[in-house]
Amino acid sequence: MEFWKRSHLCGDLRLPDKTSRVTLSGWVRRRRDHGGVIFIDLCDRTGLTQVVFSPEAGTEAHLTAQELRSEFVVAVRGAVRPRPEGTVNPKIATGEIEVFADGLQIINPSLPPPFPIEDEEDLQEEVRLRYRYLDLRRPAMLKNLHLRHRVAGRARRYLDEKGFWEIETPLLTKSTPEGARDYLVPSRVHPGKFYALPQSPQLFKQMLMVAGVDKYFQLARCLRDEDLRADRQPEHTQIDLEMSFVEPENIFEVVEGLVEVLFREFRGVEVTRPLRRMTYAEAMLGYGSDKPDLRFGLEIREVGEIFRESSFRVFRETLEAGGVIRGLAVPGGASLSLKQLEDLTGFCREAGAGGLLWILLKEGGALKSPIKKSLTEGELVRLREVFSCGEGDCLMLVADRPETAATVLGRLRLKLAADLKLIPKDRYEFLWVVDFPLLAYNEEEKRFEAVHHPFTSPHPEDLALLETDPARVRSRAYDLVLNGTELGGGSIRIHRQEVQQKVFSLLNIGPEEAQSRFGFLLEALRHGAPPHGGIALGLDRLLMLMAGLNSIRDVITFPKTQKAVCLTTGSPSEVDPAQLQDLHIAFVPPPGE
RNA sequence: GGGGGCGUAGCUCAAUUGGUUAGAGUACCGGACUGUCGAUCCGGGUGUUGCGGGUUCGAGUCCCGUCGUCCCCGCCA
Repeated sequence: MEFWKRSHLCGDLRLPDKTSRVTLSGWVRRRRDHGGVIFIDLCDRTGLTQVVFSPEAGTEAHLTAQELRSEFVVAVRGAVRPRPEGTVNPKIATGEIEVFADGLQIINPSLPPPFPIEDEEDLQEEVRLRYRYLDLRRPAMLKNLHLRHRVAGRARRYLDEKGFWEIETPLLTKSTPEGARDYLVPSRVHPGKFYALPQSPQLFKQMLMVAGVDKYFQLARCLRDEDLRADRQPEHTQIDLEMSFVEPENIFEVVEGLVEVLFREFRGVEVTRPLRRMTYAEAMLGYGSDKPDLRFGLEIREVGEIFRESSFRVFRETLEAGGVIRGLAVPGGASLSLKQLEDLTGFCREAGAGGLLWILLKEGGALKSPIKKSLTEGELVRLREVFSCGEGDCLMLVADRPETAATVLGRLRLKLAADLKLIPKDRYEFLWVVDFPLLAYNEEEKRFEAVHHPFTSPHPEDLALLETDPARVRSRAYDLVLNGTELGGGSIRIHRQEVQQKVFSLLNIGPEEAQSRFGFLLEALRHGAPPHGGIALGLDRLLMLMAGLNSIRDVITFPKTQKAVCLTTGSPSEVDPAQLQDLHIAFVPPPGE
């Protein structure tokens, strides 16, 4: 069927257009049938226009309009005219006009939608994902897609202007276990061999630096076969970049400029530069996290020194065993109930601590605390000093191993902020976390693991420690954090083959293994690799935060569920046995089936 | 792998201590209506209470198992 070509979009028309004739097409969002006169709201991605069908304008169109239902696709012809006195709708952009229709074409009818196509609907995500094309048709979702388009485009333009080349790297690549689980693709031509889908373009972009590309970027799809979260999908998109002959400062400069432009142009927010810097050690001590949320206080303090002489056995024994006493002050927390404090204590136990010690500083100087008897006046004075707190506040202390105290208080801090509603809206607190340790010891496997990845350069000042005390070696890795979310991470890479070998050996990757897995990289490093480094920013997380959302699924067109299923298409699914045969694959059911 | 929440009409939800024929709003269907914009008015319930088993005179409700979905821990170089 020949359909009428539209002359305008549904959100376009304004009062000055009143004399013109137009053709609009779109979806019938709502029909208001008054018998003699019928109104419809006609929608497309630009907005909504009211169309009026009256026998006076076109009897046939009016007759056909009676058949219209929600989400029919139609074309409408008519005159744009100002709305009659008193019927202007100030709630919509086109509210001063309407289209007085003399022609109507039903291009495609629609089944009744399973849910109304509007933003206010509070729907189960399962339903949204099953009919994702309808969910995406909602204005708020189309807005998210539009933001994504504009941010991606602006990032491209920004990086282009900074001299970066956009370069693609393979999707079918080599499996490099260590790190996340790979998605594997069997090779038909090479029985028993597999490609891996990339977890990141890491090694390719490093080789591009060896090639002399100098400045590379890519909006790279990255795949990891790990469990999902609200901010983690099996596939996500990174703004991935790499530069040659650079120090961390050069990377910071580029990235800060990028977020500055994006937040200014799309959020109207001025980012204060340079962004705050914090070492990993400071972050863990003060916030109990390597991605501190700086939108609120509740900073963690070390108070072991105050209790050096404490009569409280738990404090004394913890300190003697090399543990720490840390805590935070909750402003106004003295009004917390015993029940709330018990719940918080339970929360800390589940997080791994022995317990939570609280001290309520009541009005009039009174104390309430399970350790009231052990507390001296001198200790209290110093606690008030350290936490700058006083009457009406509550102190919460944890005595434990340093790592445990950090993570428990870090989680407690986030919980308190959420429970007590201490997190301000529309605040964007960026920071760089720097000086990550290079290695972390894995107790279960009795070996070191790379904290960032195995290609991260050790801190130049700590090179000697590689031999003597690997655990204390800092790396030249950095994370960009926004509001407690890791937006991205990167590092200066190792560009010397012998340093790379050394790090491999610390990671328990022997020469043969290094050769078989990363031989191509080692070889590249020996062919004139320049000093280089880069970063990858999670585009989905960035958009989620820019749009004020709680899940990256809302900025991804067809996301997977927590079990990594696509409810729209039903993937993953079984395949034809012939396909498996082609790939030399046999299915072995898991035990018990 | 573990902990927690949810699962009743197309959608969002209700249903007393385990009690009779599982309701409401909305959507949908039929009718009326010439200025609505969440149109209104009249009429209509369209259901495998996720699935399987158990307890009971009787199960949406209790128990066991299972499936799905969401949040978190582990995991995510």
